[in-house]
Amino acid sequence: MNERPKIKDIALRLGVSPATVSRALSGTGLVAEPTLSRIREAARALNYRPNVSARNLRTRRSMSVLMVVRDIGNPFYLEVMKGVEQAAREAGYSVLMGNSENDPDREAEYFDMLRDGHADGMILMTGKLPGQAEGDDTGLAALPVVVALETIEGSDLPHVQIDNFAAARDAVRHLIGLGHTRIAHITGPLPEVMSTLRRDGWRAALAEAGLPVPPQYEQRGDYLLRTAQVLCGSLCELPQPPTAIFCANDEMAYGVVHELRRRGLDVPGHVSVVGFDDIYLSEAMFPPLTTVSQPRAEIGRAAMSMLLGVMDGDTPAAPLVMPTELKIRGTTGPAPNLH
Amino acid sequence: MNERPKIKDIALRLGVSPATVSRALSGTGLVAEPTLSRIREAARALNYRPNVSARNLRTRRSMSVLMVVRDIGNPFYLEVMKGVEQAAREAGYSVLMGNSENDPDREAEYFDMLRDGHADGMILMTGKLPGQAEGDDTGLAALPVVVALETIEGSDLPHVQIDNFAAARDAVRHLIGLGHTRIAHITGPLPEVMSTLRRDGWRAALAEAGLPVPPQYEQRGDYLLRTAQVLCGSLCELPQPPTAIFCANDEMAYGVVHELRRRGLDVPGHVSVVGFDDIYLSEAMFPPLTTVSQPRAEIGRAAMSMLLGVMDGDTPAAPLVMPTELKIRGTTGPAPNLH
DNA sequence: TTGAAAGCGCTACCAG
DNA sequence: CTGGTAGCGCTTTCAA
Repeated sequence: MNERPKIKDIALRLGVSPATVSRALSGTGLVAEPTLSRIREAARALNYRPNVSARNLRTRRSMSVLMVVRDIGNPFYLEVMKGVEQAAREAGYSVLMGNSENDPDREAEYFDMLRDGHADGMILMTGKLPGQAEGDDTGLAALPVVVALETIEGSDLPHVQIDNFAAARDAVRHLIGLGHTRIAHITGPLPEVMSTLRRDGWRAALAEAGLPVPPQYEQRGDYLLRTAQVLCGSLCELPQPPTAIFCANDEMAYGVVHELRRRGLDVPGHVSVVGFDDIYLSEAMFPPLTTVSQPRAEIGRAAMSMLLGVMDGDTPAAPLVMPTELKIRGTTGPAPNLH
Repeated sequence: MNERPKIKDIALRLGVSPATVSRALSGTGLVAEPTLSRIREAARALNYRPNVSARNLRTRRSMSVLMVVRDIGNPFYLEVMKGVEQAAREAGYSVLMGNSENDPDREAEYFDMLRDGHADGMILMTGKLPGQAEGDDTGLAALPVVVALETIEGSDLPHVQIDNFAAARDAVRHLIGLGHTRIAHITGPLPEVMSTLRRDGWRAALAEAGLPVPPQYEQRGDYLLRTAQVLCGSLCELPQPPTAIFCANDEMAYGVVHELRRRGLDVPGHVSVVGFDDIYLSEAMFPPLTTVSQPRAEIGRAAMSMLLGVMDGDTPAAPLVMPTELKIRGTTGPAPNLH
């Protein structure tokens, strides 16, 4: 009575076999009605809970998935994690948290966890693959892994993401539409794919509008606020400072706005600023940040759905591209008169 | 060669017993040196990885812990999660993510996961306990659970947190020190313990300074930005509007600053604002937010350490109170001359 | 529709 | 120090 009941206990108590109890409780397998209810009732009465380890060992599945991000301290992932967690729960999966910290060894460890049976599948939000240099992709592609948000070069793992190029291009088009002709860009950490795509989108928009792309207008950032502040400073001290700055993420946009203010420049009066990601409270900034919004929760959910498919051995999932939206808020305005 | 090797395979290959292999690989148990290296080498050669489910079943531990938060979308938890994850990793544990969404049923589910052997212990960051009304605490206290950040009334579960009362009081003292005499407070969702403590800290500071505590100066919030904006509006329209507003969290402080600005009031020229939590990018606000900073990552690490102790059956851990720090930044300044 | 029995892969006990 | 061996608790054939 005090010990944890096992399936055998309830079988004994009811005079049926463990097999029947198992079938009744797991819902699978036909069990006659009278027996079924009796078993269910007894299980409830004894407060029976199946032992997951035993079940996992037998079924060779853990019913959990691994979600690996580059930096768990980055609020950017919050909504995505929320989406993943939600979809996982609905499908009966638990979510294991992985934090790669951009460390290849750590990433390799997480792959090992997959092989160990720690998790049945993995959602990767890091830009790299361990041992990728060895062209080991075929081996990896066989694992139930879905890539979200990031792009992994030279890999054809199923993935769900946004069109970073188009989103960046559209953001810059918005600035051009406001009459800006001097539009600078603070990139993410090049040569990462995501940063490159956003940068190329900026370039493309300028090019199609016949605007020059002076090299000094492309400042190489790293997604961090402080760096962006410094780079913004350099931009301001150019002989022809930009009237608009497009940042590869919101955090850098915050830094830029801060720095501009510090220099007594008005946003958007003197300089317009556009971010990317629409992180938590971006709209609560003052002025609210104009930025590219990604459907993060949906991306998380979609990634999890895709992973469920992959784990079911479905045919290789087609890459999914989710729509983005340019949120035009308070940090962008008409280009100032330059003379 | 293509199949996943098991312990038996490597035992056969080397002509030793599975038991020896197990001992050699798990580090425990003495194994003679020549054998040891041979086994290790063979394991590496075969790319052997132990099956976690089997191990878990046998050892009756899952080597993972469950971390349950109220709302995984809230950036407030980020650093704490990071701390937990770090400490867990170092101790060889994985972290399972739980999101209670303030739903008692969900919370109960997570407790069940503990009993199921899904996890060996749990770090709870929700303010409630399932079935607590039934006075079931003795049963729960027996489970390896550590409460972090939150306080659970009528429970003596081990916990690590901050002194919300003192931190709030000190924040308000800071405002009083700046000459403010009309200091309002926007509370969290009362009657939750944390909100109450912060509110009481505010009251205590006013009382000890001999300042009045007009009931209209206590506005009941819910930690949300929008609500705080509205409440700030009410405050502004009082016949005697406050010259300082202490908010129970940063998000509400953002809302307040926003609303004040919208009304053409200067922060901190006309009104000073203090937040609580020091969330991500609070210092990047303009002006940077004066707020109470909690050592969130340390809290996470401490909670995990404490949990490790509890899981080891250590004597009930003493509650741990971590220090807070009032970060005096740009949203607080001398009280304006009221006449 | 139910029961018997064979493991899943590992660890830990008990002998030697 | 090493080997034999008995399970951990569950699911799932295979027969009845």
